[in-house]
Formats: sequence, C-alpha cells, structure tokens
Amino acid sequence: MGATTRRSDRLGCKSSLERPSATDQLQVWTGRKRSTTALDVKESRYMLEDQVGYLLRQASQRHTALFQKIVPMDLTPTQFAALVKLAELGECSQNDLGRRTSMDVATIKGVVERLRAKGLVDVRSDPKDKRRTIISIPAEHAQIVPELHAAGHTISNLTLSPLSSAEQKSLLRLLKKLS
Amino acid sequence: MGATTRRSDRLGCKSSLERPSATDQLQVWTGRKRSTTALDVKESRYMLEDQVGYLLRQASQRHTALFQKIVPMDLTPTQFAALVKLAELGECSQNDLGRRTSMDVATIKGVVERLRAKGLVDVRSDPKDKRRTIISIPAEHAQIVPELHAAGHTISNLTLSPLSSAEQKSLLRLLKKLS
DNA sequence: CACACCTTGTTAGCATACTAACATAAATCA
DNA sequence: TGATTTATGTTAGTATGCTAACAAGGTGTG
Repeated sequence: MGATTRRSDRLGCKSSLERPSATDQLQVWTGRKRSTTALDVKESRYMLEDQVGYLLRQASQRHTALFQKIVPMDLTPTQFAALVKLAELGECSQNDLGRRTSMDVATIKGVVERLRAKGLVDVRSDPKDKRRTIISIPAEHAQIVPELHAAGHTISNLTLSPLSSAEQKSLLRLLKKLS
Repeated sequence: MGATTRRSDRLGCKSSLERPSATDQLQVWTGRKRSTTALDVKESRYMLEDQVGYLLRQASQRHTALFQKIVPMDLTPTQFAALVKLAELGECSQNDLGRRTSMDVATIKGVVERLRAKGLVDVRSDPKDKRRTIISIPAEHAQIVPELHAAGHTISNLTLSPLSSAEQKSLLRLLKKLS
C-alpha cells in the first residue's frame, strides 16, 4: 500500500501546478507545448473507454445482467460457480471451494451460508480435521446440476454472441492467458 | 486471492471420496463409469474455468489487485474512473457521470460521496435544474489528473503484460465488441 | 516433547453493484 | 393549463470482494 507515491516524480506533470480551472489543463495532458510527436500524444492521452480494466468491468456487468435473466433459482454467478465446482469435486472444505472458484475466505463464507440457507448445500464439520467445514450437495438436489450446466452454456453463448466463433475462441484464450 | 494451492487440500478432498450418498450421482454427470458417447460428454461437460463469465471475473480481480498497488491516493477503480471522466468533461451531473462510467445511480452516489469526503470533488446543486447535482474537480486538485493518467497507463500495461502487443490489441478490440 | 509456524475459519468494516420504492422537479402533450 | 410522463436523486436492502485482526486446530523441527 505504501507503493503509491513513488511514481509521482516520474512525470513532469507536477511542474504544471499553476493550473487554474479544471477544463483547460486538458491541453497539458494532450501534449500541447512542443512539437508534439505521435508518441507524445500516445503517452499522454488517456481514454477511459480504451482501458482494459474499464472494459473488463463493463463486460462483467453485461454478463451478470444476462446471467440473472437466465439462471434458475435466483442464483448469483458466484453461487453458481460454487455449486458447479462442488458438483465436480463431490465435496470439499469451505476454503478449498473458495480457492477453486477464485473467492477469498470471507467471500466464500457468505456464498456458502446463502446456499445453505436455500438448502442447496450441506455443511458439516470434518471429524478428521476439526478446523475444517465440509461442503457438499445434498442428494435430493443433485439433479439440479445438469440444469446448471445447461443454463451455463446458454449464458456463455449469449454473452459471447456479439463475436464470431473464431473471435470467441480468441477471447477465451486471451482471457485465460491474462490470469 | 488464493495464490497457492496446497496439496493437502487436494488429497483431503480426494481421499474423502469414499462416498456418502451424494457422490453417487456425481458420476452420472461427469460421465466416469459407462459407455459415454462423445456427444454425451460434450453435452454434459461444463468446465467452469472455460466460461467467459468466470474468466472475466478472474481477470477483473487480477486487475483490481494490480490497481490497488499502483494507483495514488488510495483510489478504487471506480473512483478513479469517475475522476478521470469528470476531468474530461469539466463538470456534469451526478447521474450523467454515472452513466458515462457505467455505474448506476445508487453506485455513483456512493462513489461521489466518498470522493467528496476526500475533497477530490465539489458537489453543488444546479440552479437551472433543481433536480440536478453538479460535480466538479476543485481547482486545487486539478493537478492530480495527469498523475492519474500516468498511473492508469502503468496499470493497463501491467495488466496486459502477459500478452504480446498484437494480443493486447486483439483483446481490447474483442472486449469492446462485447459491450 | 515443546514451540513456532501454518492452515482454517470467523468477524468487522469498507467499497462496488444492483433492485425497488420513493420524492421532487422538469418536460410533454392533450 | 392541467395531467401524465420522464428524469434526477435518495434510501434501504442484498450480494460480492477485499483487508485486517483474531481464535483454534494441525504440522514440523529442534
């Protein structure tokens, strides 16, 4: 967290403190003062809509919106992920389930608690390791998993539908490479 | 996030596969024990790690983690987006700012309130339209915007660093096409 | 065996992100 | 003009997603 201030010296922008109003320092960032090369413009221009973080956030929002319309039983994307992974594993500890679905311990606790409240998971303590909480899908709800898989495929296809088949493959490959 | 996977966890889950009742059906869905045709497998197989929603969530998490390490003044990604967009616009209404940064009215209210608490934005009511709240960056903080741009570039580059230059361009293009 | 360390889980607190219900002000149209 | 509709903003409630501090159960090493 202390790493935040060490980079401010690397830009000459600090010297332009004499900026009066909020609107006219746009010209400073966009490279006003000297014979501006294309490189300068590229470095100083910052378009929020072109940044990977912003685009990821937008794409996630769109996906979540599609998700809520299609998924059965009012499951959220994370609840869905936990259930699907749990079905794949048979059963596992709460922390492990979180690890395998990219949720930290605090998040997975809440997700498991809400799934338990819906009766979609069983929660019991591990007799062999008293620290552990073992999560599993009760037998009477095992049949929902194929439904989840089907809905999941539909949601993924819908989310990716603006892209061609080749583009879809490409996007998935690049996203995997990113993590 | 859960950076390391301990083998004790894997073993713990696998070894406790000496099936209580719930695990019997698992073999149906995962198709382990019978003469499953290729079509069956393809239809029933659902790999969480291959789904676009899951990959988007993971990528967003990685980006956010990088963001927090680099961005100045403890800004969150959404606070950062609001500030940068506000600098671009000069000033605008609270709802409009939310619209232009992909935040709904409830979210942008909280973001603006926290930025106001830090003194990074001014909030005043519009005399010409009494419904509106006008947000702007105070003159004494105008110089932070170039720093934000520089940090933003650093964060984007770092986030995209697992990809080649061509792959980076491709990913941004595909993500834009998705929204 | 004792002790340090590691892992698991809980709790509290903060920040998005969304919905729904509500109040007020502005715009539109009959 | 008056009534309806639309736009802006607020509040309450729920669900991730993260940090930090804490407790308690295992592990490993000297």
